[in-house]
Amino acid sequence: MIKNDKLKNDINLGMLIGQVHRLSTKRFVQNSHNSGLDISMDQWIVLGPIWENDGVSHKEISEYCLKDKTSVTKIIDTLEKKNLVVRVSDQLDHRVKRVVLSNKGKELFLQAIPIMELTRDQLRDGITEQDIESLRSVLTKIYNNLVSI
Amino acid sequence: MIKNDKLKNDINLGMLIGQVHRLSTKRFVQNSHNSGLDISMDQWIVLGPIWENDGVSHKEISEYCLKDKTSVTKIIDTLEKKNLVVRVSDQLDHRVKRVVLSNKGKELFLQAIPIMELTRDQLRDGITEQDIESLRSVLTKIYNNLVSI
DNA sequence: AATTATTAGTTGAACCTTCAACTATAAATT
DNA sequence: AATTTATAGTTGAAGGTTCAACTAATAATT
Repeated sequence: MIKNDKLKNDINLGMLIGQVHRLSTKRFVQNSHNSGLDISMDQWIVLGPIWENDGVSHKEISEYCLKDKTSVTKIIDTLEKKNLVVRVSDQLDHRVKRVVLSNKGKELFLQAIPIMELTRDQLRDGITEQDIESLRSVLTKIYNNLVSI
Repeated sequence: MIKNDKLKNDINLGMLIGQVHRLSTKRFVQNSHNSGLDISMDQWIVLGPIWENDGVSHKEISEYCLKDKTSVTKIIDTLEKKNLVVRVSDQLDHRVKRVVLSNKGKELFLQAIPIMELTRDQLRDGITEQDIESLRSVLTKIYNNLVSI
């Protein structure tokens, strides 16, 4: 009944993006689990900027990870519950919370790096670097269309 | 501290896919809301195959939408709660639930089509058809890498 | 025919996302 | 200095996702 084939293609493209997103995170979690690690994709993503810049604020994490502040709050809640990070109030600006890695957090991050690399290789199997760059380029264009307004 | 630039790029690519996915669904919901419609991206996606093939089963919806059966169950729960669809047990195979659109559901779907088209145009602004086809092609390759196993 | 295995769908728990409303603090205005 | 405005982060509710465990019904084996 959908006469508009373009519309159908759009639906499919949207579903494809969603499915690739879901399957990638699922694969990462499965690979982690197979190596005895307990970490989700989003926890890994949020740990990244903390690893690179210990004491980074929620706002900075939010900008770096392209995640909503509420999501960041809740992911850090879980990370803190798992004793991987600690929140510390900024001395000068008491609104700001700085997030610091625990030793357990550092250890987990190091162990997760090869899992990430494995997952990347599985995703990219048989796909050229040009394809990846093209993917990044088009996604960036769409991203820019979406963030401006 | 991440010496491996490739790793960092992968993280960013993953975050980009996630963010494009989140922003697209968000934009669709905003556009719907601005037109007085109450429908989420996932509800729209699930309504699609029901619209095209009234009485489609959960399993078929699941395959078409590339969604987990649990997700389908819960999205149809909400659709049913909103009186947009009705579940009917299959006469021959009593395990199968067939999903049928209500008049309200048909009406909503028709009203949502232009919203989808608007959202598509916003996403694709300034992006060539070649770019979109290239995006679809690379995503399909990644998808195939992820489903096989 | 009786047992076993498979399939379709559901449930509950844990996590992530968005929204709207909220607290607390800092910055800007008057 | 006092009021207003803006910023950083939190909370609660509703929806979506995954997993594992479950029910109910069909299909396959013995």
